[in-house]
Amino acid sequence: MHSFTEENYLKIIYHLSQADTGTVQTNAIANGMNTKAASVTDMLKKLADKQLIDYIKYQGVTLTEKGKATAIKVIRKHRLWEVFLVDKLKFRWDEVHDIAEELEHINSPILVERLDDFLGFPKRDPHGDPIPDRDGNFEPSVNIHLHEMPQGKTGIIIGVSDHSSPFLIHLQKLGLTIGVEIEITGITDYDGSVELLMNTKQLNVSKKVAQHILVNLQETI
Amino acid sequence: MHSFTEENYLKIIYHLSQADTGTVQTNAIANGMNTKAASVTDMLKKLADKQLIDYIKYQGVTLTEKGKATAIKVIRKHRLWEVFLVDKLKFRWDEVHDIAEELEHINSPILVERLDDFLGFPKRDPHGDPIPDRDGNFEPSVNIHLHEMPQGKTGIIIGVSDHSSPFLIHLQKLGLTIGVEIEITGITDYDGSVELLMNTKQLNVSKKVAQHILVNLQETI
DNA sequence: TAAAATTTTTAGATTTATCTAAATTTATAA
DNA sequence: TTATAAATTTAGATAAATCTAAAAATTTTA
Ligand SMILES: [Mn+2]
Ligand SMILES: [Mn+2]
Ligand SMILES: [Mn+2]
Ligand SMILES: [Mn+2]
Repeated sequence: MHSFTEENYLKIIYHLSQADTGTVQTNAIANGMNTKAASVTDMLKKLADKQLIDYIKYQGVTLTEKGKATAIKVIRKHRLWEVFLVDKLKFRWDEVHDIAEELEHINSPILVERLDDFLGFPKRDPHGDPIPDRDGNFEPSVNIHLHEMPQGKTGIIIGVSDHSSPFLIHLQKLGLTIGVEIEITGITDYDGSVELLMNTKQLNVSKKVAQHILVNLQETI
Repeated sequence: MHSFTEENYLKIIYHLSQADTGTVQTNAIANGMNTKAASVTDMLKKLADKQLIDYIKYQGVTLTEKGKATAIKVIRKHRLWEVFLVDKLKFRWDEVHDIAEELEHINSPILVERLDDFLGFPKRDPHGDPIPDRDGNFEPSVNIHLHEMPQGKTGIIIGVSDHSSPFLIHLQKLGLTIGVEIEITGITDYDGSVELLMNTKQLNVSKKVAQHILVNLQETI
């Protein structure tokens, strides 16, 4: 089996390799793991020995099939536990990540399958991210800016591309916070502002605001 | 916070100190932890430094109040997770211990309280052992031999005091295995054999058999 | 393309939890 | 009450994951 640390490295490498294609750099991993580049190099040698990554000195790494499957299994557990915490234990969406970060390392394949069943085989976690099935397959999440959303489809706010305080405070006031489900109902010709439905409430936000809200399009329910 | 290893040591020391009163010996801990006496000595120094145990060289150890409270918190989590696995995820009673051994180390006080609530504040785990409440209080379990059980009360088989193969095979045939709930319905005057109800089934076992079955008396439901 | 800046790796330590083998202390028994 | 046995501790190593500082490789810039 793999240590917690190894699993966390594989997960970070997986996420980084999704972000931009190509190899993943040592410094990016160090940043994601909150550790130093030298420590990462040590671990990369170990993961390469175990055939979990392909590693060429100074050239960065890619996950092997085995490494990728391992990373996806951990991500599956993480997201299932998040669903459990929100759906069954009544946690808020913003409280569950750190606990899931621990629960994801519990090592019992049968537990994962039973949990999945208990939760009704959810397709998405509370943040709108897809949950891989037992074979590791999942519908990729489609993250776009709010102003590019097609009308009629619903989406979940998953982040912002402007992290300034004034912007975040504005969003807070509007109620447009991470996890909120929205639907575009129209675009105003005059100023490009976006009309949307938040729960049952009708809202109008400026084009500038819409351009900085990241939305996770819901492919299916 | 305490490492998994430290928590496991505290738990073993707690259980050993319940078994027989007085101090707990190095070798007993080594045996319980599946490790060597030399390793235990190292850890005892560390736990003493942290004020979790009182330790006198060559004289064995006792838990401090702080150490005892920590051990009971771990035991509370262990038993709550076992209830979750059996009640919600449909595991059998004999499948849950090893998974709970991992889950007990998840560190989130609020998670424990939410889980307890979700499960309906159970008083006993699937093996009949008491679950400490959030303050660490619990009704001690009362383990007696089957032939000493008062009539009318129900109990759960928690062990045997004869570990020989012929005896265990005999019990297996009768269905009298660990975790099974039973109730004494009468004692036969003629040979001292015991009549009991197992689920809905009526059984008669010899006095010799009854003397070697350990039962956990259910104080409350 | 050569110098400067950045990234990555190596070298050498540290911390935690182990181990084996040897020394020490305590308990048991002749 | 000494000798023997058992339990416990110390000494010295090892493996995993980390660190800092220095060296090496790569990329960028002028
Ligand atoms: Mn998460
Ligand atoms: Mn994690
Ligand atoms: Mn258990
Ligand atoms: Mn444990």
